[in-house]
Amino acid sequence: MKTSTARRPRASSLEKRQRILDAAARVLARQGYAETTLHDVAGECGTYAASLYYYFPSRDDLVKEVVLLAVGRFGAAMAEAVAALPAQATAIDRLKAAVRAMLLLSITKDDYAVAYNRIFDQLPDALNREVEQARNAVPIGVAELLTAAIEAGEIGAGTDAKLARILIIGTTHWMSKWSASKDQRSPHKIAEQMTEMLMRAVA
Amino acid sequence: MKTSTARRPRASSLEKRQRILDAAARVLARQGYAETTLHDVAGECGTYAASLYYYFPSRDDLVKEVVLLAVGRFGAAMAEAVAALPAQATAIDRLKAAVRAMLLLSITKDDYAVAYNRIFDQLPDALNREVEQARNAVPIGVAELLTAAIEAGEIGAGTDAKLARILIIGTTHWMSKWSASKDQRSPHKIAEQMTEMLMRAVA
DNA sequence: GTCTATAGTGCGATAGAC
DNA sequence: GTCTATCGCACTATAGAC
Repeated sequence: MKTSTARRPRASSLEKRQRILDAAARVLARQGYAETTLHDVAGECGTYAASLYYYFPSRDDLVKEVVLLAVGRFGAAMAEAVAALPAQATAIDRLKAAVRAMLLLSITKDDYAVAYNRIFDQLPDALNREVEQARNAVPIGVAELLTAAIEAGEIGAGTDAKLARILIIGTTHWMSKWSASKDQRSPHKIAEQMTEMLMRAVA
Repeated sequence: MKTSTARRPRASSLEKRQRILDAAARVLARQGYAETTLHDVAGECGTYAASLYYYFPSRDDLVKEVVLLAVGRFGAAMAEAVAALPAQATAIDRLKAAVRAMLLLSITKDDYAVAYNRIFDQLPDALNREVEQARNAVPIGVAELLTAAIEAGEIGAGTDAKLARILIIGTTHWMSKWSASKDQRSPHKIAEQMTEMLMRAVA
């Protein structure tokens, strides 16, 4: 097998595939799952609905990939934020960093994050099960960080981990529905302030 | 005009209309907006899709009424909770009572509340605008209670009303996605605990 | 790889008998 | 008021020319 054809492994094809995914994330974030047609997505990236089938076997496969990428982004953002902490960081420091990172994704209105927050509970069951798996595979999650902080005694045992998680995740999801563009504060400042409130709630 | 025909003003017809609404709320809560067909709703209350058109002019009119009823329930629950307070209640007491009432609706998995929380951001624009109006017409809202508490100096001026509202509403919405049935605590106990956390966050 | 045409399908909505 | 039959439409998906 000659390598010359593989030297630049269909780079433009992969690029176009990525452009389709980006367009889909944008349209899904804007219109939701039900109201998003392949025609809309195609229009968003200057091609035709039928052409999408060259890159994705079905509409739901395209949607699935957008959602999985979103889960990956959330996971990566949290993992990076936690990894960037000094070694002596406390369990609460770690939780806080992860929460701030999650919030920031939603506040900056990352298309994948907003799309995920909007459509994740509208997906057909089959698709949802796959997403669930991906979410469980995330390297580090709010649930673990919370229980770690509780076990370390840094959070009062009176705080219920399940409820605290609902508080944090619910706020993150809701955040992406709110238009931060009307606010004069920077996304970082908003994320910081909200993180402070959340930590006060669970402390 | 004779009153005999109006004595019992098509009671059974109104009852059936209500049964349809209840069925729609149940199916919408379970399946979301996109996945809910008139066939499903009809099946849920033992009739036929076409028969629904005798009671509602269109699918979206049926959905709209479910959503408006949900908004009304949230509003009424909050208003009642606040009205039940003694006259000397503080602004924070009032906020707390309203929040607890909202949470309780979501935790008990009231079909209308769950349906609303699940579908409100999937609705066609036209429908959403009507819902927005209804939400603004609610007698008492979290936003007002929050600003009242801040103006009364009962909540530190450092707390941002907008962010606090996102925290509270987001948590309420998310709560209804969580299955409280797996929890041994009573809904009241859960609502109380979550309210405490929320108040700690904004305090 | 792209684009046109069209097959296939599911659902909202209506007609009309009863 | 109910139920059957069906229309019309929008959208997913495929066929096939280029």
